[in-house]
Amino acid sequence: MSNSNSCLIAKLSHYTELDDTHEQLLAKLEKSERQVTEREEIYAGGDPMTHLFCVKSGWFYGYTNLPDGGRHVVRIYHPGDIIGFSGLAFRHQSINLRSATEGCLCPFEKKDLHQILLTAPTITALLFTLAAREQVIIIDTLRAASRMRPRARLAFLLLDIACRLRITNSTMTNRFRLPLTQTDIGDTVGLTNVSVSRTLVEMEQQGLIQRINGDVVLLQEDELRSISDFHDRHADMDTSWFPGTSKDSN
Amino acid sequence: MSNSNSCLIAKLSHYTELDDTHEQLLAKLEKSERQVTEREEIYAGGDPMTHLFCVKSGWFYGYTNLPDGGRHVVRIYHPGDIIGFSGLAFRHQSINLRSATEGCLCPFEKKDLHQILLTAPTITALLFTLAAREQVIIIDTLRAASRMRPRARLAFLLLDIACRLRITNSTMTNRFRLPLTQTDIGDTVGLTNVSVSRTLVEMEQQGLIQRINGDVVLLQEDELRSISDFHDRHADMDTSWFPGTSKDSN
DNA sequence: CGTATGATTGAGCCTACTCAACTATTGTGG
DNA sequence: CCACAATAGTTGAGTAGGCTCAATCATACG
Repeated sequence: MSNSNSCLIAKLSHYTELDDTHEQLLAKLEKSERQVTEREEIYAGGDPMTHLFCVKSGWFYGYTNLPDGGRHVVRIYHPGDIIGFSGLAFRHQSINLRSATEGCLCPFEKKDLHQILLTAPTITALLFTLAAREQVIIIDTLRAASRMRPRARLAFLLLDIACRLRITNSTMTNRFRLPLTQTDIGDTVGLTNVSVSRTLVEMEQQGLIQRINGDVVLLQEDELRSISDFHDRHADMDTSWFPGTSKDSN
Repeated sequence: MSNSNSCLIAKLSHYTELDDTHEQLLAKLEKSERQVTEREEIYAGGDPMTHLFCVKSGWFYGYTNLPDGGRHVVRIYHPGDIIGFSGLAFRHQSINLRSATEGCLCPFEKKDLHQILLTAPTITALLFTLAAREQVIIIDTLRAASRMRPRARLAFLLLDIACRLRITNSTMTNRFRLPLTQTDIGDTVGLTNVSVSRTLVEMEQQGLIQRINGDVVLLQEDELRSISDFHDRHADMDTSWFPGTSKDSN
């Protein structure tokens, strides 16, 4: 396997064998790049939905505006993620996309998936699977964000981010940078910035977490999992039904 | 096109041309049937995830139990829906499935998708698209259920159900049967049965809806759309990027 | 040093929840 | 056919948790 610097190939090869043909198909998805600055609006709901994006670097988030003026952050994206699966079905964007930090996106057209669907059923199945997993994670997130206590909501969010970062960075332990404002966090878990602040202070006093500069340290990860009923959806992946050869990996 | 009695074929042919080969592939997914009674538990979270289901008749819903003893209804399923896309990624179920009414399910194995992925890219793209749309609808639902007022939540739910029923029943107007208890409804939109009752009474007094026996009538659909910021995700489907021939239909 | 952004803390309020009683409806067995 | 039980829906009273509004503190940057 050519050890390219592609996040996408790196991420997908976690799950299934990729031969050279596969890698060439995937490399096409990353052929163009777009640099973005901190807090840049990439697209808005209602814009034509022509491209998907592969995240090369930086943090991004998808959000919608609420009728009452509020904001609802649906999903946070990290390097290696594909942005826009959910938009595949429509001609127009259903959410807005914004960068949280500076970073780099690789846009590719919907039609670039043609070739993959036609010639690479294994990758197709894998993309399908990743989309399915994303859906479950979104359900989990919104379950936490809509029906649990503030502490549990924040615990869930922190665990989710930590698990996600660990996929592409296996050296990561329990400390990571969190480049989101408390307002961003609140819009993600359905709280005001005020409640986020109060709750984080409280969690820190209880020794559940620690904050150092912009970093977060998860001190009692088991306890955090317990209070938020967190399931790591990256641990139970099933690739056994794929056509062709496949790894049975996490 | 053979006018079979398959809900699945009926639903999918709304979106793209299906030739005989396609229909045969799809018919395989409905070859076995399982009758279920009212309020029957079909599977539970943690069960092995071996089958998907196609809904032939009846109402079903997917739900999870919350740590505090509550219940969270994630998705309501109607005839023609495929249940379990989100489970494709895992070896075990992540949610529970229960029938709301008596009905009939057609279980098929994950591996039955093999043949489709290998030989029918158009159907693959279509399934992908439907999964993507489901994801957007779930996001919409949970956005409403977590961040809006009770009236807006219920307005959203009623509109969502009405739009969904209209897909397979084009004769339906603004009146439909709602075979869910107020507790079920509350667990779907994040309210207690008490709040559901109060809010429905209020909406009825304001002339927004009417209830006759177990039926609901949407009297001021525009107003309901307005207060819940409802978007009909069935109206903007994009099949233009599919490989092969395709209709550009709703 | 001054400004802007973000985080923290306090006070009061309001909405949806809890608890509880009561009514309506449905189904079942004597 | 009626009486009873079980389930579902309605209504009232009181509570509490997270929101709003507002002031203050912290940090970064020009």
